[in-house]
Amino acid sequence: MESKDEKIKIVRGIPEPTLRRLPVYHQYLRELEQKKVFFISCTAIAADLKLIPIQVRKDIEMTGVVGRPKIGYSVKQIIDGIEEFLGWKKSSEAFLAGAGSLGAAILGYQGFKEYGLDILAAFDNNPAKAGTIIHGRKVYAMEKLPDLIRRMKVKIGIITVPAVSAQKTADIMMDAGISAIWNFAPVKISPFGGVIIQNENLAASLAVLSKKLKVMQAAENIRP
Amino acid sequence: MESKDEKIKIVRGIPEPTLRRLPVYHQYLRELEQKKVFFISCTAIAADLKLIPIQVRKDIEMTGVVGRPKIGYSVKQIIDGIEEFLGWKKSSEAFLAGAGSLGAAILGYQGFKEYGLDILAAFDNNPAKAGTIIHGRKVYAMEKLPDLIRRMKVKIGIITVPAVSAQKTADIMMDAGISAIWNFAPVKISPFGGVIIQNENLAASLAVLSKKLKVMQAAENIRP
DNA sequence: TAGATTGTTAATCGATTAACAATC
DNA sequence: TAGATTGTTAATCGATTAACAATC
Repeated sequence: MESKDEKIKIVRGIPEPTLRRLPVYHQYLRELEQKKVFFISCTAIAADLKLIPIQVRKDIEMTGVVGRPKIGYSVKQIIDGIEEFLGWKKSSEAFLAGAGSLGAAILGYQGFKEYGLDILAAFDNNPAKAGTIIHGRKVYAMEKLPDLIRRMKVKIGIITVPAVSAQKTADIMMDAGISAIWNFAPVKISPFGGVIIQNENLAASLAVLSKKLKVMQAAENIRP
Repeated sequence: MESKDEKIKIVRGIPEPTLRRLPVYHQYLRELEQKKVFFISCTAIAADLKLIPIQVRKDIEMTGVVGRPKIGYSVKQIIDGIEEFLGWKKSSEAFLAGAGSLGAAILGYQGFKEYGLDILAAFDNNPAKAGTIIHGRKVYAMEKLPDLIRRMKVKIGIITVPAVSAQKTADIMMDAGISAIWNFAPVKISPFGGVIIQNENLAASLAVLSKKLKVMQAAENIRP
């Protein structure tokens, strides 16, 4: 009973903004480690990353890592703590659907593997692409996707197909037993059966950027 | 004085989550328009997009579009309102630095143009790439970047270079007068002179996805 | 010891959600 | 008219920030 309650607390208790900052700390601390810095205070981290100390302290607290007053935190302990907390230590296998330019870019993105994502292979509707190799991963015909998901018990699907076929591809993945989908197609995907969907909406990011730019330019015109 | 206060209100007043949802409404309403649906209630929008009515109403309110009780909102008015509000009507010109696979993917991403982003050309450090054409855009040597930013008064820079050269590239852009940078390199960029930086952190998104997956799997083990 | 830094409890702030009057 | 739907004001909720005691 204890552990169940604890799990529920964990599910509800992690603010998504914290989750998004953890990889930033991780990357920064890895650099620090290479420079032979072994202890650091949240004040120093905050200064370097343009955050505030208390936020850094709260974020580190979420991972369960504790520091020592006056001394600070062990750099290695935070790095390990983040990796453990985010589940990077045991990597998850993934299939990628859609070997177009975006798919190729993701296959070529160095570092996903150390973040616990292991993209095994790619799938494409274009028969001409089947059998080719992109960034070291084999490309299969899309028809083989459901069978391979079942046989290899792959849990993560990455969607980089065009918008029109995104939902259909997701349906195939979910039918075959995928647990989580990382969707780069510019349409929202409807999940079923408790599948986790992470929509990577570039249009949304662009909207934020261009609105900020417009507001800034408008402000400059008022007070030049 | 009135207008200045208004601007300040606008700057502070737009929740970023709202900004990110607007393109989702836009895309959905465009589809609706093609199906000859001309009026819609926030309840119907919410049902289709798996949101709640009041949130949709609040978001639409931000754009300044008003509806009519019992009738709902004019689909065309919301579409136009969002485009106007986000500044998509007058597009901004951009340069892209780093013509690798991610850069090529972004150059090939259809639809940025209708979101008000017009990528004019790409730049790359690799001399072999200079002079080539990717998705209809010419690739120039990186040395030409600052001069062309100045001459063409380009305001947006897109960074898809490797992590190690990201800050250097950003510095060149900012020196030359860029106002906003959309950064896809997996390192945070330090801005200066009020330049707007939008970091597109794929590792952060992956962290959210994989943590949710891990928590879900843990929960399944507890209550199978 | 003195002072810096953590851990923890409380206050603030902003986004989300609820409630309800206005209105077509 | 009656009822659905908007617009607006108030309540809630969660993340951020502040305050301060504990401690190395």
